[in-house]
Amino acid sequence: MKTDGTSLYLENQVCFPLYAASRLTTKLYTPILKELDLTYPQYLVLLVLWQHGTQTVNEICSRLLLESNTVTPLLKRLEEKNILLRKRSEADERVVQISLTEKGESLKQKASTIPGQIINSFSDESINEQEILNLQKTLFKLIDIMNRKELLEGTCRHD
Amino acid sequence: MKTDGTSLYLENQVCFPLYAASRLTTKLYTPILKELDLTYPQYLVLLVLWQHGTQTVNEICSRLLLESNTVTPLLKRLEEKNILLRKRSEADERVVQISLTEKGESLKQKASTIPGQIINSFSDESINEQEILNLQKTLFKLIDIMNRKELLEGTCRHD
DNA sequence: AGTGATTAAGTCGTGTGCGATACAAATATA
DNA sequence: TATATTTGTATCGCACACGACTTAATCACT
Repeated sequence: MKTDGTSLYLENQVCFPLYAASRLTTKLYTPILKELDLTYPQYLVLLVLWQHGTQTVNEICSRLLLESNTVTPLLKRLEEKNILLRKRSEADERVVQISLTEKGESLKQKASTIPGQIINSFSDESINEQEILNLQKTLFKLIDIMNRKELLEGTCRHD
Repeated sequence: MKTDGTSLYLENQVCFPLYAASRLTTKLYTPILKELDLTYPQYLVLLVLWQHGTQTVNEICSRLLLESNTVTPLLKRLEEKNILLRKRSEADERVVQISLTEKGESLKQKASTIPGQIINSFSDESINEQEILNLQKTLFKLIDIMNRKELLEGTCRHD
């Protein structure tokens, strides 16, 4: 650990490049998603619905690591666009099942070119595929650690 | 590039782990920063002010890769907390110089333990320092690419 | 059956982020 | 020197994120 005065320098943080890279990446998606009339978080919701089919609000929250108070309004906006349906479960009235409409399903076709478009926008650049795969691997590792840490904090009482 | 149906799977995206890791990291800082009555973006503004001293709104924007419409209200909130001063330059009336108050300077002492606290919260975990350094390096590379791309887009006309 | 704890989803308030745009000051150009 | 363009900051509107809290439904346990 650094003991000089540089530990507070922006270049020495990990948090900052994560934060900046995330924002810039979202920005990269924005014009592409605009053609589908979607925001980036809305696109993520669709990814999990395309991949795993009808599921509860809670399952969507867990998969995206978002809180219900973020996801609920997001789902309402997608419902207004006729992309998905929200239906209370009969077995358990607390649960709301989210399912895709015809329109929501059909968007998958249009979205299928998006990963390619994103990759292509990097193809000329000085970053190779292995580097991206390593990045992805480390990020998932970090996410796993922080996510477990958060769950632990939540269950331990401090009074 | 994948031609099967898995290219839209959440696990195969790079954007998602970036987005999730960024949010979880911010969450990690939140309780620590709460003791200084700061939000995470406010902390970032202070980092660049501690590091580079008095500077313009524009310089802060460039360093954090944020737009002025994000930074302006952020600075106003910090001004209300008596952490910094906003003063129009006399040489160029468009420019606003941001300088730290006594209180803003003194916060640096209290903040000096933060990087250590964050690192310690990972110390038990299965992620080594080299991996973090590689992550940081790749992220800065990505940021550089996306940042340059954005600047280019901005200057080329498409009519 | 009754009751306290837990759970799923949602409401509310605050603080970002950013696209689109406004406005004034400075600069470039005719 | 008048006018067009650029630049620095800010305003506005919308969509997240999340902490703190609420509500209703279910569960656990007596």
